[in-house]
Amino acid sequence: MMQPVTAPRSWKEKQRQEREVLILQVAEEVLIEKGYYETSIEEIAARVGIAKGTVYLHFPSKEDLVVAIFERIIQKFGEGVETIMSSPLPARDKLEAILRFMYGVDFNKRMQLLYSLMNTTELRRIFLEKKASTRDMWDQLTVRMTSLLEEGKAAGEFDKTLPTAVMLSAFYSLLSPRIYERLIAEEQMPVEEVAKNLGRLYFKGIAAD
Amino acid sequence: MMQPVTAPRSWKEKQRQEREVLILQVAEEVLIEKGYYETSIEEIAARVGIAKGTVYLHFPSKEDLVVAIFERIIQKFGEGVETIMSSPLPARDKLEAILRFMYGVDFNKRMQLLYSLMNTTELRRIFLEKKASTRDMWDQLTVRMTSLLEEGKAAGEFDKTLPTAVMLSAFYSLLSPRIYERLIAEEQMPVEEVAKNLGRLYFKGIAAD
Amino acid sequence: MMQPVTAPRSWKEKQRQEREVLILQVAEEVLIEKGYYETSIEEIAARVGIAKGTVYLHFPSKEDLVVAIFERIIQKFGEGVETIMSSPLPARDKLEAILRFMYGVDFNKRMQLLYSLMNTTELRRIFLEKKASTRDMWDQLTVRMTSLLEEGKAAGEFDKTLPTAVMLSAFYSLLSPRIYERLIAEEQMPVEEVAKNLGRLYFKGIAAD
Amino acid sequence: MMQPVTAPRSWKEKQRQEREVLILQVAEEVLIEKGYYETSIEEIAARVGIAKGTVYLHFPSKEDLVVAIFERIIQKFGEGVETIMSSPLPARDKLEAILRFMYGVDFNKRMQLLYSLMNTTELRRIFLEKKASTRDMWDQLTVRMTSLLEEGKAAGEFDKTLPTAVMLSAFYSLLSPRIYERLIAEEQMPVEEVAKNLGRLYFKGIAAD
DNA sequence: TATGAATGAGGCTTCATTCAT
DNA sequence: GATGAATGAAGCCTCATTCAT
Repeated sequence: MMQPVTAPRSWKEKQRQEREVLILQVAEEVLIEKGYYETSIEEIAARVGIAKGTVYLHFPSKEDLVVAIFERIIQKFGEGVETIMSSPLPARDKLEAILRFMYGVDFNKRMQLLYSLMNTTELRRIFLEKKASTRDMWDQLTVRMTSLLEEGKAAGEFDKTLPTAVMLSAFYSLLSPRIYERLIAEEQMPVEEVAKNLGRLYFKGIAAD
Repeated sequence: MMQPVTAPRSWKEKQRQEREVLILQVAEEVLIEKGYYETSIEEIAARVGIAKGTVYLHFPSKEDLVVAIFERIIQKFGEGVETIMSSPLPARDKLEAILRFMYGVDFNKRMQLLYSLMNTTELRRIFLEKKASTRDMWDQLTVRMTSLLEEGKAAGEFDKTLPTAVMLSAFYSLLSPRIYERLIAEEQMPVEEVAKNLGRLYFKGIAAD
Repeated sequence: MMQPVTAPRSWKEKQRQEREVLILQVAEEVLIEKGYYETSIEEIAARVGIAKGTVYLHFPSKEDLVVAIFERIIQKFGEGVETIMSSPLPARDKLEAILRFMYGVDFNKRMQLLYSLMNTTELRRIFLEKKASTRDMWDQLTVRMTSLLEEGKAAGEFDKTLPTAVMLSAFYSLLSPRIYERLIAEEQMPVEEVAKNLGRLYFKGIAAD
Repeated sequence: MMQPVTAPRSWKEKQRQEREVLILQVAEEVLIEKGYYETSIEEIAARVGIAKGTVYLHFPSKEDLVVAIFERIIQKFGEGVETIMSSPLPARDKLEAILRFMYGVDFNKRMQLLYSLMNTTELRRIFLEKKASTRDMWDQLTVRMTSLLEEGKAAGEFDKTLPTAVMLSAFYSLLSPRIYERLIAEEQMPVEEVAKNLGRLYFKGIAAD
């Protein structure tokens, strides 16, 4: 008689879930625009069209709201990675697909947000210390990415002498907001162009030979 | 036995300069630890061992203090780059030296700070819009790095088909705090090891062949 | 039995208005007692019995609060003048009524405040430059008073050779806080006595003959 | 062997006196421009060309400095009144001369300052309560002006039914900064014109008939 | 449940005054 | 004396959070 965990029990419950998602979406936008400290609960509520207090019915604090957003992004990222990994492509192609996915429309913005949230001392502490779940999701992702890279090494695609951890960090660093800022916003280079060229550089850099 | 008129004045001036440098150092530390918004002038003053108001004798506002720190870091970075560039090494070796320099002791921390400051919406606006000097220093650095990369391309060292802007961005991204965080802080990998491996990956990635 | 949708809202709104008026009243008192710079938002809040932040729910800044008070006083003054002017009395009687009105209970205090606010460099700038509305209200009042004086001149009541602007300024000057201070506070002269005598002096001074 | 009290004992002392006068003059200017609270000791010192601390060698506090300025203005006013009173003119002519004197060049500014200082709650308290000397000078002036008005009444020049205190207050009020502001600054009316017309109004107002 | 008024801790900044040089 | 660096109290304002309606 188990109900799926996410299934709304009732119309009310459904309403509630929808509103929660709406809050998360709007909050994400505002955070991308303004950053954590410049974002006020007031503004999020106003943009959603609800009262400040209502936000607190869904998230007990600003921190919790941000953690939820963080988890949501990682979740989506994880799902993307999952899908790609279940394909029968060689490791390199998988990684390339992941890179394209991350630079895909409306995801690079999120990656940027994720970055800037992680670079906010206060929040990093929360993500890593207080909220075990966040940490877990992140670790899980790292595990997957790591095994993918090792898979590539085993298959002779990637350079075995390069520590996997370094390869992974370098991969992540390709998503740094600064790249987005410089190449896409300032230099007006098309997103796909950026992804393609960064991919070329990176894969050549980690190639076996 | 008359001393030059500037003698006493320059003693005071020297005191002043030293204190200013001290404030900058301490503020840098605190900013690295806590980030812009979690850092209060009060705390900086307390750590220096002076009163809040004294900080304002040197820097007219919190923003100005941060801008000064920002400029100081870029300045030092610029000087390092300058020294390296004036050597007769091939472009690749110069870049490698720059990478080692940036990962050198007590500089990676600063690069991290620089990154996180630039990722703070409020501050980026200030750096780029209000303070022309900051922007200038930054641009100048970019010009130099760009010409170095082009020099390498011209010498047949680097891949001519890779846009220089992408190569530069990728180079910068190697300094992302996340790399520092993961590899050095978490994985305990020695700094030189990190620099060496990132260098290998990067230079192989941009190599001509 | 349905109440109009606005019913609960207007109850809240009413509460809000009442509180706002209360803040204005208390702030007026404190300003009269202490002047602009010696008055703190903290003290106003404390006297009203609310928290500092609550004041800011009604007025976005100390300046705005004072502007609101200023406008409120001019408004009431304007209304009084309006009422008097719509009567069928000769100009002189109207002016006399206005003088009595201004020296009437709980209005002379306000005139004093108005004066001292206008004599505060910082505030005068705000009233005249920033807040067009304040300026407008003031100008409108001046227009009315001017036309009243000209009416008296035309009717042969007042001295045509005396510039209207001078007559008006002299009239206003009768309200100077110094008069209040000296005659009423120090010499204990009854307010009506003061108003009566100043009126006699003034009207004789501007009389036609 | 008595030295005149004001005679400088030495060159040093003379220097000191001169500097003190300079500070008073500059402070007066700044106060006229900006008002008490917007004027900082720093700015006064800077305009004089000395250090902040030096001001404190002459005046133990900001308040004392302002009191000194206040007294200096009243002193000069008193001297002017004195001179005029010792002439053999009828009371009305003396008063007229006093009015012209007060509206004379570089004195109306001071009268304005005096007014605005007196309208500053904090300062009025100081003038009247703490500094007996200030109060004395003021009272003395009032005594003189009062006796002049009574003299006029006795001579049949002025209206005996008008309380002298009212006449005096009205006279003072003619110097209100607002008049200066409106007629001279805004309406561009020449100072002498203003003085003349106000005088006409006032003297007609208090005339015996 | 939804609201939004109320709270108050906390941070930035100013400036009169002091005091070591 | 003269200086100006240092102090720190005090004030304005913001905003996450609470809670009565």
